[in-house]
Amino acid sequence: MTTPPAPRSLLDESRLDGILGYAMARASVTTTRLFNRSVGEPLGLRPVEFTLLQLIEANPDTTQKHLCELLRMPAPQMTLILDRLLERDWVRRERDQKDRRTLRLRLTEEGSRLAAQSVEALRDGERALDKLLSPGERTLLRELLVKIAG
Amino acid sequence: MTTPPAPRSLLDESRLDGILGYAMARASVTTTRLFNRSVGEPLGLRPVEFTLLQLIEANPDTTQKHLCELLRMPAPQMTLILDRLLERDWVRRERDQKDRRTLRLRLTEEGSRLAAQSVEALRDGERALDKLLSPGERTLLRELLVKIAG
DNA sequence: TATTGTTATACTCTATAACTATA
DNA sequence: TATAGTTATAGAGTATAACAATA
Repeated sequence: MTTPPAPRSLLDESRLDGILGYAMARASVTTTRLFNRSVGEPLGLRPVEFTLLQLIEANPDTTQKHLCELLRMPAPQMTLILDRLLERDWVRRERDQKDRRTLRLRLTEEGSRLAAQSVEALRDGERALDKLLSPGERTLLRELLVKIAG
Repeated sequence: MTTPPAPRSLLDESRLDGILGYAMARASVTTTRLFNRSVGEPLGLRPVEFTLLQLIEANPDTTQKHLCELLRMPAPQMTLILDRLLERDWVRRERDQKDRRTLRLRLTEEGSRLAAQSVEALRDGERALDKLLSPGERTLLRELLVKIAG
């Protein structure tokens, strides 16, 4: 005798059981909320701004094109987001001297500090997931997500 | 002697390695693209419209409030989405006779057909993931996502 | 001609406040 | 006074076309 799984809500979601995109969308509500509480609201950063700070910090002199490709983001959007980061003096854009079409990106000192502070805050915030996942489950989840990421 | 993992891109993402929200965001690019190709573009459905069709089909006479709670969506957004589904004659809204504040939702016959057709199309579309995940991995991934979904 | 990036624009998504009607 | 839902509105996210500068 097996008992049916306890429903997570009053509504029957079983038609969507096999749909991975639905499970992803439901789960990302949780990770988005954790981001907003630990980084978004206290530090005034949006998810994509946070991500760009980390990527530019780890990849000094990268170009907007490379970032667009990695994040699958259209170039005009990247321009606008970087405009905001420049305005707040967290990022510098400099022309490449050999190919004057490309712009190379670096964090300012303040941007660098914010990158470190925000990633630390998010690591702290995501510790709330320890109540839901064991360390092994969390590692496994990350590995499975990496497998399906483009 | 171990070899370092092959980079997925030319950019170093290691600062974001421990961040589950980042892995979620990257992976959802893939599932979103699969949705758009198999359901969004051919059937003219947005993700949330697809989801509502499935949930209303499985839960006839449910209310907007219940759907908002499950999907953690503000009520005004639900109103607008349902307006579009009503306009296309896929959903009916009827006043509850006992509590005339609440509206009870049902699919029309055409809505019901579309719900079945679209969920089948998405199951087909998500078979592309079989190249990236084994059946066991896929089941595991879904279970781990359900654990962190609010 | 092709590439990097910008400007302009439009459409969708999300969140909030103020409102109507029922209870 | 509280609840279900709507209207109005604004801000953020996303996509595309047309453009400028450089190669």
